[in-house]
Amino acid sequence: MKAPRGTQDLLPGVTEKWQFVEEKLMEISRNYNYKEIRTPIFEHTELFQRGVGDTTDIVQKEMYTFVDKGDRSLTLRPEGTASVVRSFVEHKLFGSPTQPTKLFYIGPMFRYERPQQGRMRQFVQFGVEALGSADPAIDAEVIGLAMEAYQSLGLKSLKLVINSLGDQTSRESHRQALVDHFSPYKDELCVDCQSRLTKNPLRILDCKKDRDHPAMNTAPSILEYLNEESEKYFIQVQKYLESMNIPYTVDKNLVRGLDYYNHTAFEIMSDAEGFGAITTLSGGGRYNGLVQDLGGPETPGIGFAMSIERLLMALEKENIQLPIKENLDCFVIAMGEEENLLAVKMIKKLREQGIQVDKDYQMKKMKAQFKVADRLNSKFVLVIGETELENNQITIKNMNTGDQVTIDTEQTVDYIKQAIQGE
RNA sequence: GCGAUCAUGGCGAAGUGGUUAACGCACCGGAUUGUGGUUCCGGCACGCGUGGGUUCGAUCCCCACUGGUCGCCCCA
Repeated sequence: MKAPRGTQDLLPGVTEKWQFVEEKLMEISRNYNYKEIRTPIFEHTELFQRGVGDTTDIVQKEMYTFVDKGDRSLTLRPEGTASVVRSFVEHKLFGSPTQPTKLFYIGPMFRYERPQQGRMRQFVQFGVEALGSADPAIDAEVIGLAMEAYQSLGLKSLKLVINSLGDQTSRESHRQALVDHFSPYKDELCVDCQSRLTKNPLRILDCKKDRDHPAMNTAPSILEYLNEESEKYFIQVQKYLESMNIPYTVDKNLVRGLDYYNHTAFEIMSDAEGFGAITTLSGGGRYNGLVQDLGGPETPGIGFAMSIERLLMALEKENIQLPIKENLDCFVIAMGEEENLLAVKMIKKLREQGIQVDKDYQMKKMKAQFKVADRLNSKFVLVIGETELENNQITIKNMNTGDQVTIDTEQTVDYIKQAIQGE
């Protein structure tokens, strides 16, 4: 048996990295005053159809959808925002006296795709949503949080790209302009773009196939169609970013794949060597109509999501070592039955003091047990043999220096405690 | 969904249509009695992704399936 395609087991040796990264992300979230929310891993299919959008690739071809025994159509969540907003509406979090509602989540997402490096069918996203504020400063806060998350782990090769998709009015006039612009060339565009022309002309700008088509360069930019309010908003966001000293570039062709975005859209990419085709580390944006679409009151919102897999990939590409403790405080070696009884008692006492202790359970000989202690990178080895038992003593060997002392059993815990603290 | 490529022990990796499937790492045991990281000696795949087929005979040939990797699409 193998794990299903596009899924992976995280084994000891890498789970430590995940724990470290996840703890870091939670710590940063706390500093920014975002609270954790945990929503179900599956939702009614309709939530994503309405929330993410029927025309998106995610809904059209990437959802893990199934019918349960009660004939309900359910879907393994392909992203986090729709669920968070659903929960926000369902529990009327908009009624809370403290607004905006600042939430973060971390958990598995599912998309049916061809797997490759940095793209799994089950993957983990950390994301943040700020609901209830239309202040451009919060756009900058959310972007800043994402950037800080990467930087705090030591990443350097980062590229922040932002754009504005404008508000509803701006988008509509731009949409019309795009249709007018591309229609004469319809037959020259790829099949996908031909259908995008009617469904979602904005996405044509994103097309890799038609990238070199002459009409591409002259296509109307959304930035030219931003109404006064949208443009002002976008400029404000940039001012805040500059004030926070966060470098960015504006890419007028940045179009996000989900329907709910408007105004601010952004992506963070990695410049690191050898990253392959997939370089987007995280993406997000503003979604002012979404809460209402999902049955809530008119509420602005902004958020982003990042893939932990890709974050870890980026760390590897930049050769960043996470400070993970890879040793054991103490390994206890006991020789006979009586000795083992004493060993077990000592181990319990040591562990109660928060000391990390292990012993052999394979009936190995002393020599082999020392090898194990060495492999576990144990700082100390306690030897309880015949002689020690007789004298009510324990031999303690410092594995780094090779020094060895024999002391009374009663003093052992204190001795180890001090030795470890004194490091 | 499309294209390319690959699939040998815990890991890395050679190899051939036919008696014992290299090698390296790891692991296990030993080099005199209770002490590690070095060295030396020895051990370690009735098995070559799964299922069919061709053949006197296949790990090496053919087909299907499954999975990995890379690219396209798209994204996180």
